[in-house]
Order: sequence, then C-alpha cells, then structure tokens
Amino acid sequence: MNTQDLINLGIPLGDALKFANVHMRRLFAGGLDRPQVETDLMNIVADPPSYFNDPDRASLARALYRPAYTPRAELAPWQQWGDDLDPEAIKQIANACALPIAFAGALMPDAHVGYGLPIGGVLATENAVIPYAVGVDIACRMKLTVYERKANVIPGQKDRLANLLEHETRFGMGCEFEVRRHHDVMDEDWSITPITKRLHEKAWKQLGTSGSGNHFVEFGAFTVTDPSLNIPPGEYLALLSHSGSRGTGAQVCDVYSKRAMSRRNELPNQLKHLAWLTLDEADGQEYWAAMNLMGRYAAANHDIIHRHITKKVGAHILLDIENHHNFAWKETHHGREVIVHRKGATPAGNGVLGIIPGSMATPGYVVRGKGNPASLNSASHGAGRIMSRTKALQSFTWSAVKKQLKNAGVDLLSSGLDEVPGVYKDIETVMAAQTDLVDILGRFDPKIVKMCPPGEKAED
DNA sequence: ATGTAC
Repeated sequence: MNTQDLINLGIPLGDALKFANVHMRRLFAGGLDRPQVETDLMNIVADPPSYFNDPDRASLARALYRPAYTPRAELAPWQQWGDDLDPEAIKQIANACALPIAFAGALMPDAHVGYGLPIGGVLATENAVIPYAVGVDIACRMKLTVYERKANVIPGQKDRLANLLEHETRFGMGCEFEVRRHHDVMDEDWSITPITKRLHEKAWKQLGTSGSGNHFVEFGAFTVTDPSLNIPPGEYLALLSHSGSRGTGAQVCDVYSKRAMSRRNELPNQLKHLAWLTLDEADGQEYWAAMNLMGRYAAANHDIIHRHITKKVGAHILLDIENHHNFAWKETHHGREVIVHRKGATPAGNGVLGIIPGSMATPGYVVRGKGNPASLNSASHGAGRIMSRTKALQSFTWSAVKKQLKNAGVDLLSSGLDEVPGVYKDIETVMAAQTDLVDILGRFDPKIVKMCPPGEKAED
C-alpha cells in the first residue's frame, strides 16, 4: 500500500496525506493486514469528527474535516462580454461570485476555463485576496516600445532583428541567464517573505527571461489609428513582449494558495482554487507584499529585455506602453475600497492605456480604457484560447501554418504548434465585443516572432 | 504558467 492507494481512498493532498501515511505505517507495524488498514482509513474519511478525541487518529481526522460550505443564495453582481463563452468558464465566474467575500465580478470576451477563476475573469472582493484569482504567473504583463523608425526597414534588417530576439532574452521552462543581468528591483528587500527571500538568487538568474507557454518577444509594424497617441500617423518599427514573474512568481502562488486552501477547508474540492486569505491575517499580508514585489520584478524583466534590444536597435523611442494582466489592486468601486483581481484581464480605467495582443499572425491593439464600472474597469487580455494544448497538437500541421504565416508576412523564429493562430479566437470578434470597454488607438502587426521552441525543456 | 509533486 502506497501514497497513491491513499489518494484512491479519498485522502486529499496536503496535511491529510502526510498524517494518513503516518497512521497507515503505524497500523501495519501493529500487525493489521491491508483490508483492515483500508477499513480503518475509510472510517476516518467517512466521519472525521468522531475521531477528534482519538489520540492516534485526531490529526488525520482534523486534516480531513471539512465544515459545510454554503454558497451565497444571491450572487455578487457580474456581467459578461461576448456571447460565445465556454459554459464552464461562466460557471466558474458564478462560483466565484457566490463566495462570501465576493463584491462584484465580470467576464471578458476572451474568457476560458482556468484554475479557480477563469482566464478573462475579474473579481472584486472585500478585504480578501485569492492567489489563484491572480494566477500562477503573477504580474504576467505586456510591454510595447514604438521606435522612431519606419516599419518598412524590417525586411532589410530581418536577420539582425531576429538575432536580437534570439539573444537578448531566453525561452524554456526553468531558463536562466548564465551571466545574470541587473535591475534595481534586485536591490530591494526580498526578505519581506520567507519565499521571496529563498528565491532571490533564482529570480536574479531569471531576470530578463521569457519562459514558455504563450510568452513571446516580437518585432512588428505599429500603425497609429488615433491622433490622441500624439505621434505622427504612420507605420513604425515596434517591439512587443509578453511574460511575467517566471518561476519565482509561480512559487509565491503555490505557497500562499496552499495556505489559503488549508485555511478555507470548507471549500469543496471543485472550488478549492478559490481559497482566499484575508488582509487582516499575516499570510494575507505576506502574499500581498510578495505579489507586489512580483509586480515590480515582472516589470523589470520586460524593462531589461527592452533596454537591451533598444540599445542595439539604436533608435529613439516614441512610445512605451505596458500593463499587468494577472494581478490584484486596491481600488474603489461603487463607493467601497475593494480588492480587484484581474486574471487575464487588462486594466481599462478611464483614459488608461493598455495592450491587447492577438496571436503570432494576427494584430494586437493599443487601447484606452473607458472606465466602464460594470466591467470593474477591465477589458480582455488577448483573443483567448479556444482549444487545449493537447488538442492543438492534434489539430494543426506546420505545413498549413507556414502558409498562413507567409500570407500574414510573419517570420516565426520558433514556437510550438500549441500556440499557432488557430488555437485562438478571432481577435477582431473579441475587440468588437468590448467597444464599450476600450477605444482602439493603434494596431501592432507581428513580423518577426520568437516563442518557446516545441518540446523545449531548458534552453542553453 | 512552472522544472511541479508526495
């Protein structure tokens, strides 16, 4: 009998599993056979409270015990944008709005299923933060640099520009720089939490890296479509990057989400990723401090990438725009200070600029928020996936994708088949579904695209 | 999303 057998008996991961292992070994050592041990464990799983005073079984029973969870009868108010959203994603935002701490919600037109809160989900809470409503990649964000140089230089400088994308950042799970880069954020006090203290060195090695998944760096043509950007109309060379807080942010999410889950053990399994920490408790304050540090760290990642590339491009900068799209903020809505989680959603307060990327072969947009209160000042963070990575690998071939890329005038340096344009919704449809959330000020057409190579584990 | 997890 092993750990997997315990999981099959219904013992959840975490403390319960540790106590169950200890108890199981003790029973075997006491001479019981396997059926007897299984019966003993199943009895505790079935009715934990009756073992609270049993010295051998109390710790397991307490770890297994789950108080009743009563979702709110009346959900916190929420609205959705887009009419073709996955019913599972809609169920997820409704579940989030049924939490006792929920204040209001919104679902963006690029929404799809995620852990806890859907991607494209916005949730305002009172005095509480939900690590998985921020997401694994804390402070995943966009940054766009528009150069004072016409986009028509791209074909003639293709190899040189491609070389910059290949060498001024790193892709792959666990990727690091051999010679670490520097940014002022690394001189901050990382001992604000045990986890950021422990990961300071790792974070330093990963500074300026891009990682994997949907992260990218690309050169493209930026077209001004609205005079309010205050740059002359035209098509400019531009650099767009998408990445976040790498392994460090993922660890922060993992540590505090587990603490939240053990604290909110009334949440049923299906909702456990919505576990929250209140801002009154030490863990909540630690998460808040770590999350904000991850925000500055992710911004530094982009800053380093753009600084290094810009130096070698050798052009003046006309415009820099950036925004988080996985983060939580203290904001005032409907007269109350609340915590607004945006997980795959772009801040779109009145007049606030943001970037909504499409895919490797479709446009991304620079937008200006309209401050729509019903969306909690938010918009989509992209086009939104419409299929899993596994399904994508079965659905597409490189030969077909290459034609598509050629038609769009895109040079793809590397990517997996699970990131090709067909795995995303049509960005134009998504933009059309949120005209009451943002105005479009400019368009970015990708021309040279670098993503994580397929099957890549760690790039050298 | 991440070199994950027990």
